[in-house]
Formats: sequence, C-alpha cells, structure tokens
Amino acid sequence: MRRSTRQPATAKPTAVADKAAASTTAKPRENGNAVAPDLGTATGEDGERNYWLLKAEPESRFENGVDVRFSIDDLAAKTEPEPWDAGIRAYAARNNLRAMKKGDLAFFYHSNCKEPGIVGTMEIVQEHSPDLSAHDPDAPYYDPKSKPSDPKWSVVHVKFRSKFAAQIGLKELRELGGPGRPLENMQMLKQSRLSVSKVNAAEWEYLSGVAEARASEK
DNA sequence: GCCAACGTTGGC
DNA sequence: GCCAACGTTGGC
Repeated sequence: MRRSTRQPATAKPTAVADKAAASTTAKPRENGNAVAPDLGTATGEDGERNYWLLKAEPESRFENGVDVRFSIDDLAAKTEPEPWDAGIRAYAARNNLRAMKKGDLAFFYHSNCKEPGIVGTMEIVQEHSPDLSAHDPDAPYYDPKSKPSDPKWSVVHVKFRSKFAAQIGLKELRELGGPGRPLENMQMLKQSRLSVSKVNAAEWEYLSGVAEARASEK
C-alpha cells in the first residue's frame, strides 16, 4: 500500500459523503470478534471493536513525483489525526477502510522495505470520508476516473498508539500462520497484496502478547 | 531489479 | 459475464 501525507489533516467528511458507504457499513460486524480485550480507549457505541492491519512504506519511493515514504516514527510525530490513506486504490482495501469504526485499533505494518513486519499500533479516530486527493493531478495517487461528484476512494483518520520494542517480522508472521497455528487464518497472510486487512480479536490478542513478550526480553 | 501472485480491465 | 491480457504489489 501507499500513503501520502499530502492530504490535509483537516479534510472533513462532506455532505456528498461516499455514496456506497451506506451499503458497506450496513453489513454486520465480524462474528469472529468476540469481546475486545481491554487494550484501548473509546469503543464504538455497540461496545464492539474491530481490528485491522494497515501497510505503509518506511523507505523512500516516488509516485507521481512525490515521496510516499511513511513510517511508524512519522506517525508518532503527528499531533493531529492523520488521514490514511491517500493511496488506497483497490476495492477490497477500500471496503475494509469503509468498515472501520471510531475506536477500532490497527497494526502498523512496514512494507516494501528491508525488514517488513508489524511495528506498532494506531487507533481509528475518524471514520471514512472521501479521498479528495484522488482528484488532484499533483497528488501521488491521482485517479482521473474518480469524479468529485462521485468520489471512488476513501480515507480514515488515525492516531499513533504504540511502537513495538521490536517488530514482529514477516518471516515470523508466516511461521505463526502455518497449519494449526495462531495466525492460520490471518487475512494479510492469505491476501498478501491487500494493503488494508482485517485482524480478528484472537489474532490481535496473540500478537499483542508477542509484542509485550518482546518488550520484556529487552 | 526480478518476478509470482493476484487484482483490474476490456474485448467478445 | 467470461476470461485473457495487462498492471501492480511487495518480498526477495
């Protein structure tokens, strides 16, 4: 996935709002997500919380003349809710974005880099709104097919929550994803090209435990 | 920089 | 609406 910091943090949902939003958000929440562990702050009105995994590239790469590099440290330095993501241009990823609720938590994954892996966590602080950067010819992920009257793409706003003492690398994730293992059904391992994927509550808790254990080893 | 996997597009 | 061709992702 790609992201850009170019979209102003002040971007707001407009009255136009995503037309498909109603249908995507109307779908039932994941049944697999039982009671959320007490790991965050606000939860949605229904008391449930969903979990996600979002990819960004921590190393420089130019898209339409713009460096799309964005790491967990870049997010940690932000003082305002950060729009994520000006670069999601695949429907499966977008639909996951649109299903996110305020208070949901997400892993931050470093992709397309020397040491890919999960490096920390963030919280969804504002639900989806149209990705207006898609209409900007100078934006890294300009999409001439998206019309301002009917925006195709979406962003959510996130805030930094934590950076792991040591990342959980892709190699380890794959080992944990073997038959009968804790991450056997993890979406990011099954659909490795998806830049926004679902994480179920058991996977979230398991990986949070791995991250904690890693911190105490240090 | 190679290329496998897989999502998207467009001809029919 | 099938599916071959094409484009992109992202690990290596």
